[in-house]
Amino acid sequence: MSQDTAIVWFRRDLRLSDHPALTRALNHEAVVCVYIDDPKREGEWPLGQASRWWLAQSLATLDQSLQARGNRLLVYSGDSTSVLTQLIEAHQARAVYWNRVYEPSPREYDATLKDHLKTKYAGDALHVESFKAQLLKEPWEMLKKDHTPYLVFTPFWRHFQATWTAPLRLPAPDRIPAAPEVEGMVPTIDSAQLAPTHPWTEQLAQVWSPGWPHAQAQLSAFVDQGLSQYESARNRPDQAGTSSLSPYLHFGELSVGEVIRACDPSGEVPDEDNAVSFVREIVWREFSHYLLYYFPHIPSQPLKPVFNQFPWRSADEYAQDLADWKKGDTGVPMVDAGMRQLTATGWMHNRVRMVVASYLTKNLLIPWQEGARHFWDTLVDADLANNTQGWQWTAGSGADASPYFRVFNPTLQGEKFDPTGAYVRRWCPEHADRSAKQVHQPADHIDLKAQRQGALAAYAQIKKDR
DNA sequence: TGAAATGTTGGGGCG
DNA sequence: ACGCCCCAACATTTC
Repeated sequence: MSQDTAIVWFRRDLRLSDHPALTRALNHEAVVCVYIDDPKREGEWPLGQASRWWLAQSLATLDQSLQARGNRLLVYSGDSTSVLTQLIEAHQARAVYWNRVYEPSPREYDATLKDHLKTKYAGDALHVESFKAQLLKEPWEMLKKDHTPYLVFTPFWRHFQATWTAPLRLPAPDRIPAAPEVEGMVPTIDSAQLAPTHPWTEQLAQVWSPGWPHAQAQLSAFVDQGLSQYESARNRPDQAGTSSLSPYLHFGELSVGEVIRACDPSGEVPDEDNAVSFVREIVWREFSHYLLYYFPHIPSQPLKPVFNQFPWRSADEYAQDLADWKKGDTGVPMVDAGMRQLTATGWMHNRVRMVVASYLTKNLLIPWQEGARHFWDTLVDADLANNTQGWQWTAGSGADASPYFRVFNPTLQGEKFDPTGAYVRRWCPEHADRSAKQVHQPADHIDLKAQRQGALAAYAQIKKDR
């Protein structure tokens, strides 16, 4: 008689704690753990270079953790449906479990796959079930009284505060019984083969330690050392005031439930100011995923249709400015520092993300989609929902977006949030000798005032069309 | 999770 | 002593 085997399909939940699909699978006699590299499932948004580097490291770490528990991670490359079907057949599996994702393309794929499996293995032959693990609240649990989705953050946040309590954290299992190896189902690739070939990703290893155990360590370090000053330090790119959890959250090396619970072990929404301020940021992440769920076109199209009429410059016209922006060679210190931090580390402080995004879209009049695509390829925390939300917010085209006339002045932003100039000097050696008073002044050929007037004039055009 | 323009107030210099 | 002006400093409005 064959063993009662369950398959756990890992996707963006590369952890062993607080993992509903894995926990459910442990009710079976044996567990097959699988990851499938399948760019087609990602549609228009296959992983960028930095994400790919992170993923390769993280999968290798997950495999080690599984091996320490008597199991292993099988990594395949190819069509998800056919890999899973072959595994089901080979193991005569009784169940397939996975944790849900909310991006349009994989979500559509998963729905089709689920139907396909339920049809193919009708009756009780195969149990297929997906779980909530990526978000604190399902999008369909967070509707207004009229049953339409929220478009403004503050009411969404109030609803969240009023209705959320943390479920208990699911512990990481000590042992995960393996199924016997099956002929002909050899993993097609080693996780290392997922790593990108771009040489610049090599330096990422000097800054980041991907993987579930490091995620746990980073969370503890932040809660112990960073959280109590979060509110005052979080806007300071010259200090280590942020949590640095975003890449771990993207790949699910941490569950967001674990994060919020670590801030307040009672499981309630915290009431201490710094913790509230941090949890609010976590709920912004929630809101971003929520918006993408209800408005799947927003990675490429503005949420507010009037922005389709916006008079962006043409690609020919802005090509050089875009290249300079990517390189961190605009002549605006705060912008250049941010873009170079991005290239060097695969990450940029959020305050600076807003500054460089405002500069690209408003001062340079380059479409926000160009910036979003570049971030997608270079950020280790590249996340379709968060990235889309961030860019549309800055451009003024998104939900609850910054009003169109809100043009950041990179000099003033620098003086406010990098008062000594330490951040600029760190990333821009050419400014090393400039005083705190001078360090944020742009190069002579840049006229911030005129650029601002240009942005206001451009926005005025679509305002009159409304 | 803005910046700049414009308005108001109040202290000090000075005739 | 008083009114006038100047201009920071702060508040409000506008983009």
